[in-house]
Amino acid sequence: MRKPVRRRAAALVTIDQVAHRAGVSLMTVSRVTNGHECVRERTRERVMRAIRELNYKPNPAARALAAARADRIALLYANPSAGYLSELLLGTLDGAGLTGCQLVVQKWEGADGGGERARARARQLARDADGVLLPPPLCESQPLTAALEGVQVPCVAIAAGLATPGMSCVRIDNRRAAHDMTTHLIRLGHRAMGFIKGDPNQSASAQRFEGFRHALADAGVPFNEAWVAAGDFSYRSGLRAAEHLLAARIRPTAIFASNDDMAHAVISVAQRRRLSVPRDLSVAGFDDTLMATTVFPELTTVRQPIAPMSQEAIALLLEATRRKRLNLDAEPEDRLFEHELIERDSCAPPRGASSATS
Amino acid sequence: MRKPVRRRAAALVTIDQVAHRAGVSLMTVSRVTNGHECVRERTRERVMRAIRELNYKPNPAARALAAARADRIALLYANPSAGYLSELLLGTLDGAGLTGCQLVVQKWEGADGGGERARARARQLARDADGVLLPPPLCESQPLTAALEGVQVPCVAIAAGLATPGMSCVRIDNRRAAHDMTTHLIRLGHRAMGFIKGDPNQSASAQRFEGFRHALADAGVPFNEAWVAAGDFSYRSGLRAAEHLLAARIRPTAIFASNDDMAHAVISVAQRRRLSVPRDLSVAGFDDTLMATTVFPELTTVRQPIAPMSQEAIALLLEATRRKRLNLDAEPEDRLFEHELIERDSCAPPRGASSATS
DNA sequence: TTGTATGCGTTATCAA
DNA sequence: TTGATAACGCATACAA
Repeated sequence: MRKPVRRRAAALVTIDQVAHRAGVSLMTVSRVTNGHECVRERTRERVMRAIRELNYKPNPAARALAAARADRIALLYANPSAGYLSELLLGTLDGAGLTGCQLVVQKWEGADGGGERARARARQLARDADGVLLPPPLCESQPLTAALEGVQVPCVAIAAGLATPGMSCVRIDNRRAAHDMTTHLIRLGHRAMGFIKGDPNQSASAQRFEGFRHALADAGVPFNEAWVAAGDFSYRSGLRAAEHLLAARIRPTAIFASNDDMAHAVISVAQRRRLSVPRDLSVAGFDDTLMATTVFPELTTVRQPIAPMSQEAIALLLEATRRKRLNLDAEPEDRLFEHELIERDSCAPPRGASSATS
Repeated sequence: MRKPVRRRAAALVTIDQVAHRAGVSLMTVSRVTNGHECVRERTRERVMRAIRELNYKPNPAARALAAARADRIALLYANPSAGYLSELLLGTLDGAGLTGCQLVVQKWEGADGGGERARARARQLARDADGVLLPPPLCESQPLTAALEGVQVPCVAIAAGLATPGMSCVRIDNRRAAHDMTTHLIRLGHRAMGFIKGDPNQSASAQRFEGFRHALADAGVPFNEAWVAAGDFSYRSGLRAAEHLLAARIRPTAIFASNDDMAHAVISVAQRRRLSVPRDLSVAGFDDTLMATTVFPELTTVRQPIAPMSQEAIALLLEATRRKRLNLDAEPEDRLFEHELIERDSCAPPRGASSATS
């Protein structure tokens, strides 16, 4: 008889310890962490408490081995602004690392092609991954969501404008965020404020615009249709919009662009016209992507907490995955996160104005 | 006595099957896949053959569980052009998925701060990951590589210009790639060719410039110092460079920028000056990042096969990790990949020229 | 140099 | 509703 050899430093909390502490068998703990229904409520609570107290995290490797399947979640993207994509990638990568699940990233093209092609892709996707993360604009693509629905893959929309019916969603309050930024500009002393809208196909665009208008109204600042330009979130559209706004007979003293890419474009155009930012023109963006600190001057912008949002999205997805495996149906959740106003150097009081009103 | 219950469809090839086929014990197979030295050469070969024949892939989950550690490799980045970063992320994510290893992405700031801070970060990094992937410009940052060397973490440089001594490297032949692109432009009929250099701190910059000059010389096209502008790979620097080049008394008919960001800037400036790309000016980039197809017209550029390169880099890193664990020393490898010329719409024959010479 | 016997942390199966 | 136990596929310690 040889003596048993311990191979771990026993540093990690395992399921046995939780079971012991909760006074149940380890199988019961397993059932709880996997969301099985057939556990008495009181038992479940005891287990949950033990889990919290010990700060137990299931070991992903052991799970994958025993269950013969790793948690794989797919991140789809399309029309990527590189800045937004890398932000998203960074965030989801973090989240995936925390939960020990695999991230599969795929470009979704031809969502507009619709029909059979989309369904075929969706079937493939259902084989490749247990859940799908949908950033804009994909979360609002009817053919895609229909195809995904068809193959029964759990989805969660991330950073959408509105919650897509039947799909979980993780987002910020775009309307309020735009309201906050606009109010900030007004406080700086701006009265002549321009706005560049985002892609009209994304609900977030309308919300941001709404926030802008309401903030003006709330502050009693007149709204001027001539200072609103259309855009689609791309740098190029920002260029056009900026040309338009800066050619106005009376120039706005500040321009709030619906995302950082377009804000960047505004700065470019302004500089070409020998306008100094922020002395002659304040520029505000939205998203706080990498670019915000790459351009000069650095952008004042609205930060979406992409990393925490991604983590929540992944957690939601994993949860949905488990429930689906047990043939339970899941209620779509709608999680709202707090945005943050990031003040950098692209905004200042307008020329000749003595700063604040408030 | 209960009968054994099989829980898998037995679809996967396991180490036992390989062992059986090779006529050895499973331990020997394990030794081979982990690169232990103490396996007779003939035995190793037999095992390798069995592995190939069965197409055996070790199960990452089982590995991680048994060894109490997942393969974790860190990807460091700094000064990220968002386009390049997302390209890199996409590529390494693919590679990581294939090998079942975890990707940890971190921003490295204050590499220039040097000294103690860098060493502290490096120590932390050594705890977080078994290997580090170093894209430019980090692979050429002396303080960083020194700090990493200090904590004995295996590193591999990806897409560097030159192989850093003592470090494995995965790259393309920048000089030849630039030569090819320049030759392509010459074949289109261009004789007045501008060039925008990259960051002088990165060796790839000099190589690309060299390729440009040599291609001119090889084709007997005169080189004009006035048509060369400095840059640092950023969009902003590209803007300045383009202004400079397009203000020249005699304008170049084509501009070859050392990366896509700067090429994008050239297009912006050209359009602002009412020059049509490619009718009045051809513009070529380098890297084939996402942006290349986002701008209008789409960029003719040089493609670095980032995804395969990342995979190779990860493989190299994992190999080095294993060897290090066994206290074997690893020879640095230098892997060269083939670039590809991507012809899109930003280049055309110059005005009034009848296309080709060749 | 190679092989034997466990152990890793979890889930699936089956019985209570 | 809960529990006991056998996989899961591989690596480590130790023996041969």
